[in-house]
Amino acid sequence: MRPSETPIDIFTALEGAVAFRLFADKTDPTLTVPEQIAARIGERILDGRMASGSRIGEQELADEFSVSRGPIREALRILEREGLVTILARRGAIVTEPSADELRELQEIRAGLFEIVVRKLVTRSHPDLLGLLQAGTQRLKALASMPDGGDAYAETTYRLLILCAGLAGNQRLQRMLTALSLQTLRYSKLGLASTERRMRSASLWTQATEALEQGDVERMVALTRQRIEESGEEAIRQLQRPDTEPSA
Amino acid sequence: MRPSETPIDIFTALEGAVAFRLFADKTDPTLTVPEQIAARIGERILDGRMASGSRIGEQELADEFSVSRGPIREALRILEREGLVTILARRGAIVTEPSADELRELQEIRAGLFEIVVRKLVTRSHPDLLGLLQAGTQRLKALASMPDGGDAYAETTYRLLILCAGLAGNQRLQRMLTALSLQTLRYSKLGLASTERRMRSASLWTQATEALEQGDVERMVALTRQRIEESGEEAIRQLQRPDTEPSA
DNA sequence: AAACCACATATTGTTAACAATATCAATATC
DNA sequence: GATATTGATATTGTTAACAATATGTGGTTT
Repeated sequence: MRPSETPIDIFTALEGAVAFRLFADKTDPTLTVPEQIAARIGERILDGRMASGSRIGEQELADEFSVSRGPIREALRILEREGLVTILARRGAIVTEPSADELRELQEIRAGLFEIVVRKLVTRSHPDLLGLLQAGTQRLKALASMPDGGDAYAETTYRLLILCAGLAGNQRLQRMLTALSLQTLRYSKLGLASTERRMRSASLWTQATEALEQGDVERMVALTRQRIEESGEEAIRQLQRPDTEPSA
Repeated sequence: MRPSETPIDIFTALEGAVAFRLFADKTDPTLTVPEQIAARIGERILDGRMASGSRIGEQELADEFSVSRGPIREALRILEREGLVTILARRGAIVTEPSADELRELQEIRAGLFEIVVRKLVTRSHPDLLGLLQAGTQRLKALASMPDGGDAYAETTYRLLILCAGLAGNQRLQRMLTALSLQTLRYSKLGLASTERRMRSASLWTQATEALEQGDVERMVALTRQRIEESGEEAIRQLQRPDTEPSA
């Protein structure tokens, strides 16, 4: 949540469960009560315990977390800002369930924002960048061939993306990409469910890393864009198959 | 606020005072009470009645709007999401006052997002687009030469930008650009305070429109990016002159 | 004089009751 | 049989009091 305040090892940050916010400690005492509650609800949404489109009652959550409805409302507002929850006036909150069109919109923006990141990365050439990308792609390659590695693979690409965004040195850009990627994460897991798609994705990551080593900005931009577009379209295809539900 | 629900004439939308949200009706009964209050507070921030960095007391606003602190807190959360207000945990809300670095971050993102818009506009070629740009640039040219036309000019570029974003057909992108541009509006007024800068800006708008007519995407992208960068840097220069304050 | 501490004050955070609104089932109407 | 209407129920929206926290002032110590 406060990436600049708590220095972390970006390489070890590639591992572990995906939190509501990357690097966020749910029990961090500096977090307010609504923030902690939002983090815990957010993780249920991300790991599928709360299904897309399901209704969220304020009283129910208030009882569970042993607080009154006030802090729950604030937590829901936080989650709304992150895009994980949709609040309808006087009709309560539901777990956000973007349509295929909305997912396309999200991917379009994500691709555009990450292009800014890539161009900045090449210009700034942070000393950790190449090492991070090499460690990341290596890990991705390992996860690509594992059966049922879809979730872990998608989460690693998410982390890798955010960590790269951090090295680009625009905090607001990183926050925006984090929020947008969090919204697409549940769906990109679908798009990366097959070994073939993961191999393809890992190949594009590897090629992009090579392009960076060669200082070929345009190639890296193009490869990155293609990767995001391909996985997005595949996720949407999977989503539109009526028997498949984004459960995890 | 809900651009798709209320069809409006995009050409007449170029005029009028800048609202907290473009096209938002403060008295719209479908808006919740906190939304209406947020709109009214937001306009005070935009027109300078509430100065950057000034503290916002909950009780004071509650008394003024004749509601309790609950709805005020919700309104402040809405404004925080829009970026006009910064909420510090247990320390209240202040009118956001981005640093020069943060303004640069904002401009960088705005330029990147508007590049997506421009590329989509060229691909989609909406029938109203050219007319809108021609009407807009004509109006900008008129405002450029007027003395003290800085505020009106900046507001018109803001409107023109948002209207273009609307024609690009990505609602989320339009919302994001609206929020980001709202945050930079107070400062871009500074950067467009001189007739020279306005003439330069209007010239770049005109050239970009011509590039569109000729179907020269890359040229339009480059001109747009340059315009945003130039006015952003000028705003930051003005901001850093210690005697100047962003009051309007 | 500068730094520190205690205390009074003001402000934000939380709670529980109340009000307004939406939801849903049963009934009536076309 | 499909659509409207009514009323009971559940849920969200709002309020005012209370609790916890921050802020500022005066005095004390070094």
